[in-house]
Amino acid sequence: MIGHIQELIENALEHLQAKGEFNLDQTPTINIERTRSKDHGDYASNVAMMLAKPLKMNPRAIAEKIIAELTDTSHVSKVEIAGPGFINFYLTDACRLQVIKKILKQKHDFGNQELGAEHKITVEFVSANPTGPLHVGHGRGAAFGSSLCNVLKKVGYDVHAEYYVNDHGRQMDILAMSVWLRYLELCGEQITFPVNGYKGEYIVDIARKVRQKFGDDFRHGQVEVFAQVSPDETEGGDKELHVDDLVLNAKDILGKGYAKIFKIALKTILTGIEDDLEEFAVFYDEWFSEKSLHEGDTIERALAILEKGGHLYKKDGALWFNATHFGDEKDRVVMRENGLKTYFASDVAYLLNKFERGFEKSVYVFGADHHGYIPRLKAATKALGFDADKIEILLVQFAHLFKGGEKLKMSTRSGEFVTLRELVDEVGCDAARFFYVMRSHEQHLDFDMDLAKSQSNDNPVYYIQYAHARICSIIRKLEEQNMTHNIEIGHVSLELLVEEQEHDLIKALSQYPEVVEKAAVNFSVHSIANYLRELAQLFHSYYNAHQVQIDNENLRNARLNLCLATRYVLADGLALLGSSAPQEMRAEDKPEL
RNA sequence: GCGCUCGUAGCUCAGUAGGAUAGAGCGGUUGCCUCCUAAGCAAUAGGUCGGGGGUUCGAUUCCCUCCGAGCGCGCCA
Repeated sequence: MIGHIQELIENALEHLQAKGEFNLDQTPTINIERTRSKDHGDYASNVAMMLAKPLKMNPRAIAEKIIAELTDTSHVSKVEIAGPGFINFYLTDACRLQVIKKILKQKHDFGNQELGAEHKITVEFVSANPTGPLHVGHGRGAAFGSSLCNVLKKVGYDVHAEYYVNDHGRQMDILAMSVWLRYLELCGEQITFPVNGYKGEYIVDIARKVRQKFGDDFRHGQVEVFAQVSPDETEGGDKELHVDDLVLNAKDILGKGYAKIFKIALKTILTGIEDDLEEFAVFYDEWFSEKSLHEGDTIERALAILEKGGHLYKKDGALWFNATHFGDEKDRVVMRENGLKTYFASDVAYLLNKFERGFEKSVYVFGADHHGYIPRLKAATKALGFDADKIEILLVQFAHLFKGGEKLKMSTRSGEFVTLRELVDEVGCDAARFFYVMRSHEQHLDFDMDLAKSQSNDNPVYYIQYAHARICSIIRKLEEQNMTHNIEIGHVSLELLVEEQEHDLIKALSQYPEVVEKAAVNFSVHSIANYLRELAQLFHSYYNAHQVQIDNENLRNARLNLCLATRYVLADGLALLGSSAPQEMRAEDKPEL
């Protein structure tokens, strides 16, 4: 529709230009937008104001000339000049009502678009280190990333959701070592647990698993385990050195056994993460192992490309990437003096891998604390010879958790955190998903656990689901009234929908494709949530103002068509956000306050 | 210190590729269940869009500056 009006104005301008009334060097971009207030019609253009300066004419006079030249006005019932020079367009009723037929025909495909043109796009999100269960801090990235994938699919992208598994490196070693120490405690050894070890209860669970499977196979005396280990922080030493020494000892003492413990720890935690995410309606196409980059030749090849481009140099025994050349604030080490590749080297390799797999675009969803990574990843992209626009890095601001009025601190290491699973169990997946994405991802989010748990009916998701359930209920109960729903009768009777609430609802429905497109282009998933709330609000108003189950067959079927169309859009929007659309909501399910 | 992000109603937040009278929820006040689910509806109060300057026909939106908040600045992962 916007395109149609755009065309009308373009033609008018051409005519005026040809007649010599206007003398423009170039045709301006014509801006058509939805009006905010219905007093201003359905669509408006500011083109007259834009032309005021180059034409040196009064905007209202320009608008008059343009309107006089509008030709095909079959879809437009009224055009008027308003305010400083806006041209407002009013659509005909027939045109407006069309959307109901369209939705009932397309159903859940309504709003689908070809914007993405089936381009391959990857979205990487969460990618938390597999050193413990996901906590509520990870929830926002999970909810946002997952919903973003849904939205991008809806507009036609071939979306590939990925979780980058950091199954390589020091943190994983500390994890395996922590499990072993807990295992030794279970065997009856006296162990002083390191300050910097992983302390969560889940570590003991894994240790128990190891013991079940291997019995006392990995049991060694306390003296041997702590031999030659530098003192921990509690004894005036360095906690980092202390754990590193313990890891070295573990590897020495256990030999092949070390890999077995490592494997059980990784697998247990990763499976747990997968289960938690599944419970949260978050699904991945690929769990990408960092270790696979080390085991293959991707890192070497990535570094070779940088080397060939002259972007690597040696300094102080380490190998550096010349990131400042590409706009980063400092150069980055890719290989340390001790010969170990840095985490950043893996990142570059993973980036290369994504390009090699043919992705048109790579989207990264990062926590806000990772914003420092943007320049270096962009730098690496350019140095690898790709366009920096091919990667899109989205920062999700922190969700601050409040419990009992206190701000909670999250620490995986100390084991003090609320897990995502606990949240989902208490609040429910629908509410949790919605709560996380109802605010812009760029905005800090205050997540009040008490509110979410104890008064979850305040959550707008219930409001939207209720609108959906009400529609289902209307349709379900038709039979009790000896009534039927005939879509064809409804279609030919649509012009009977003359109530203000019906107009408003129809208008909102017609906006859905635009809302989806905007959400995809701007990565603003939350605008879907806002839209759904507005749509639900319009429906609830309508529901209270007018009866659907009425004797007048034509009007009844027209209204049922409108209700059904609303139902499809509500259900589809909720699905994009990862929430369900229940057929009914019972009062007795309402949480006690 | 340098850098990134943010500042809109009592609270939590929408809105801004510059547009017409800045919106919603919660909280406050007042009404509505012999009628398709009251997890609902209707009405009402509440604002110097952090302060100041600039660009423009027009700025909450863009630029500068100041104030305030969060985060980041390792041969860690």
